[in-house]
Amino acid sequence: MATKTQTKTPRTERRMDALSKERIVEAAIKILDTDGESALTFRALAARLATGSGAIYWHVADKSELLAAATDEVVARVMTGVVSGAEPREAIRAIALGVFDAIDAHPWAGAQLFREPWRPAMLQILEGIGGRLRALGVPERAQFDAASALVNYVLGVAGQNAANARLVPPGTDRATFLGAVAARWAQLDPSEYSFVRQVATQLREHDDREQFLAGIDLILAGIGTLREDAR
Amino acid sequence: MATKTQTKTPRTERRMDALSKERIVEAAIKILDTDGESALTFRALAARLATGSGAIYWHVADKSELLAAATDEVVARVMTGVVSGAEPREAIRAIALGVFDAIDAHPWAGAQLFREPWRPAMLQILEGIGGRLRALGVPERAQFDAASALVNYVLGVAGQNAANARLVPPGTDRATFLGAVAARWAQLDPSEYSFVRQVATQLREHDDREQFLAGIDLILAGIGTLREDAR
DNA sequence: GACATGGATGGAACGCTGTTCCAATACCGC
DNA sequence: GCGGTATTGGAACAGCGTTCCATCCATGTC
Repeated sequence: MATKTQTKTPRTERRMDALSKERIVEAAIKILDTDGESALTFRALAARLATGSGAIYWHVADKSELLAAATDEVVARVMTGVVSGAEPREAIRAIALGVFDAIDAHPWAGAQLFREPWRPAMLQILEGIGGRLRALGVPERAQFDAASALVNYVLGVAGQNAANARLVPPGTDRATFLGAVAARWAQLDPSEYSFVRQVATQLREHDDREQFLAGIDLILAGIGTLREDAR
Repeated sequence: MATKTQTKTPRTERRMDALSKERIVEAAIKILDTDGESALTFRALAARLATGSGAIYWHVADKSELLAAATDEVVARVMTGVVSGAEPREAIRAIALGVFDAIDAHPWAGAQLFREPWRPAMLQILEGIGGRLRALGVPERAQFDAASALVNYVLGVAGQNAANARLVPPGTDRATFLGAVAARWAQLDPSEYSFVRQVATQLREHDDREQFLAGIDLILAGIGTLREDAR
């Protein structure tokens, strides 16, 4: 319940192995990355940090905050690396790809992006994309809708990736997984699911990353049509 | 572990109050709608059905399947109501709005849409949108990407709505919630989050449903640019 | 009409979780 | 040194999904 009270900045380090929110989040990210979302328990975390579960609560309010902080961390790493001088269109693609790759590397973060819309992770993505839309010359009235469309698309793909990662057994690779999904789709009733069946044949050889980028370009093309008829 | 073995179709009903997957899913939906996602426990479900938690497992494999089945149910209700003869563009808007409204009414389903991509809920949405894209004359090579973009956008908004519903305290209305988010956004550092701050002022009076539709139109406009340069 | 069979039921029990609580410890200003 | 506060570690608690199993009862057979 009681959270860190931050009295005075201690001039000397407490201990070499002192707990801190940073160290806890770092350990959590490692557990999440290596053993998956379900492996992150306060007991496992306490064991890795060689402490008791109660001690963690001095630095972190609850598990929800821990997951949110871990997500903020991996997203922030990506957003700081985005080039700032680039052409707006390219910058948006770079931001989107950065988030995509971050979720690809840390699938557990995908589901967490949906959390509170005032968390740094979400804010940085929205600001990064929205700022570039402004630079692109999108009419001010349309900027909010356009940014919302891009962000929601990115979130959708992120959530999808997170879900897929949860589905793929740790050993198998993604080609096998896609093959399994394609096989299921191919078995559907042709009269009811003709489009899904058609797409199933393309599913095996498609590249997630390229398709994601194609979606971004599609939305950017749609945004491009706004410039002329400034309605 | 053992699931229903479906020996012979019983010619007479077992009992008036016999358990069945349909009745269980129906009860689960009611609990989810009235008391939220966290209120759905096997104990609460058993109490509502006047049985024991063990009996439910005869009809439903586990909680994950129960949630998926409940989601399939609410999505199916929406998809069957979509007009079939309409102009493709309008049909896509109708499907998207149907899903949006369904998630608005049953926010818990939003997060569930990300589950296995071979569940009826996802398949029906993909087929409904993809089929209309074909009718729209989108080049076959681009149909998969275009459908993926639209579906992922819908999923993103759905997930966002689900998250927001989890955040809003049961009593308050959405205007109050939006106001609270806007207030937080307005307090951000202007040099770092100028776009988010600008958008915060529009957040209060914006309409989620309209903005969602604007996003759909944006993507459709982008898809429209594909027709000419059939590359 | 009695009987055996097996699908269906309900509730106790298990292992695990997030979280709380609290005695014990480590540290710092004096 | 000492006293008090910040921090720690682990036991305890309530609640969860799930499993297990003794019991029930509708049905087909004789």
